[in-house]
Amino acid sequence: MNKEKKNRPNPRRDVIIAKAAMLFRKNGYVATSMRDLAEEVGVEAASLYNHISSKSEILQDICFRVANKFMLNIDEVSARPISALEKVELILRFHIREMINNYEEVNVSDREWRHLPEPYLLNFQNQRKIYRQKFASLIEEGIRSGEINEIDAPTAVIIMLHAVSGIESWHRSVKKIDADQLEKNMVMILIHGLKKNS
Amino acid sequence: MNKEKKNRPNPRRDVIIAKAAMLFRKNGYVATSMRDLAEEVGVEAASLYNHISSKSEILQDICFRVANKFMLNIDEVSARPISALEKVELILRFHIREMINNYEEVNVSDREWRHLPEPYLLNFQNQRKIYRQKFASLIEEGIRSGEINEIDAPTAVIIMLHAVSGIESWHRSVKKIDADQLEKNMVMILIHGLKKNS
DNA sequence: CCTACCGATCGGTAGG
DNA sequence: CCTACCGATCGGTAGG
Repeated sequence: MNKEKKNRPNPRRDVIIAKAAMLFRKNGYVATSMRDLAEEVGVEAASLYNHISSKSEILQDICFRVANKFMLNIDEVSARPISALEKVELILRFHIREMINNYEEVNVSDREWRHLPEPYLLNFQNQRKIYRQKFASLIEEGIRSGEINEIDAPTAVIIMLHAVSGIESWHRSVKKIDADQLEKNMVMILIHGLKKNS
Repeated sequence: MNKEKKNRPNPRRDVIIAKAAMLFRKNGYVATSMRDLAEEVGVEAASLYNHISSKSEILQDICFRVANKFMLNIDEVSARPISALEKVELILRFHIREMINNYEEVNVSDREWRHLPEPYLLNFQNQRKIYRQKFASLIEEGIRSGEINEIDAPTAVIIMLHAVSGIESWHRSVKKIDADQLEKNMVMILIHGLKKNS
């Protein structure tokens, strides 16, 4: 008897969550019904409940998987023997690549977390806060060492995180430039600014 | 007999739309019911329909008022006898101030436009596209004149617009820095970049 | 995995 | 501006 449902691989469940992420991103969590999702998966709505226990459980799965991935990355990058500015740039690049390669789930996590039920909402908001504080600390370290301009670190964090979330517009549109070019441009603008140094 | 309902001042209607903007921003358009809105206004749900014809009409009002304001601004700024980089900076500052002073409606317009019914959705998306093209043209002008780094202009537009939308996080949090400081910091980071010129 | 169904809530209308 | 109400749809369950 398997007690740990969560750790057992369940391909059907993964399909449901992947389809849900796609619908949640496109139409929003609230506007997506379990019947919409069932149709996408190819079953009746009632059958979904053999694999998931509620609609909000799907949202929890998506939001926390994304949050954990980013948290692991910032800790891994922070531990490296490189300068603070290099760390900030690496984290920025990680955000850009995740937004491109995993954009359904990352966008859902970014935009739909407000609909998490308690106590998950509070938990998610806390993780978010901790992540931003870690990011801000790296920027402050860079300011102290003279690599980074003397700006308000929390404001810089907000700009970095939200600028990257704009990639959704790029992903949906006709991609005139490729992913590598996009990453290069974003890093250029955010790290070096718009203005040319004369 | 007044045929033009739209142009007649209607303070009650304005209150309804302001309360709706606040609820739509906080909980999302779909998750806000007409009963929630009625309670906020202090009437029964049915009474709202004496002032508005549908829930989606409220969303239309908010989205297009915001879109028109930004469009007017970019045209006004573009016509000025100043450099392209100065124009870009002025537009950026306008976005920041609107996000701070009018943040309920601007945020609703930014995040909930997807729920506009056709043909308004298509109309809104077109206006959005035109706005971004105008913005991108100014950046390209700045690149040609040598004021702005050689980056992909549409990518720069996406970064500018989305970075500013992050102000919502600032607005909701304990405001450790004031609005002027926030504007100064955002312009610094986006125009001059994170990296200090050594 | 399905059929059949539940109570709750939705946007909106009729009529006064 | 209200009471009373409509059909549609929601998330979810029972039972097989």
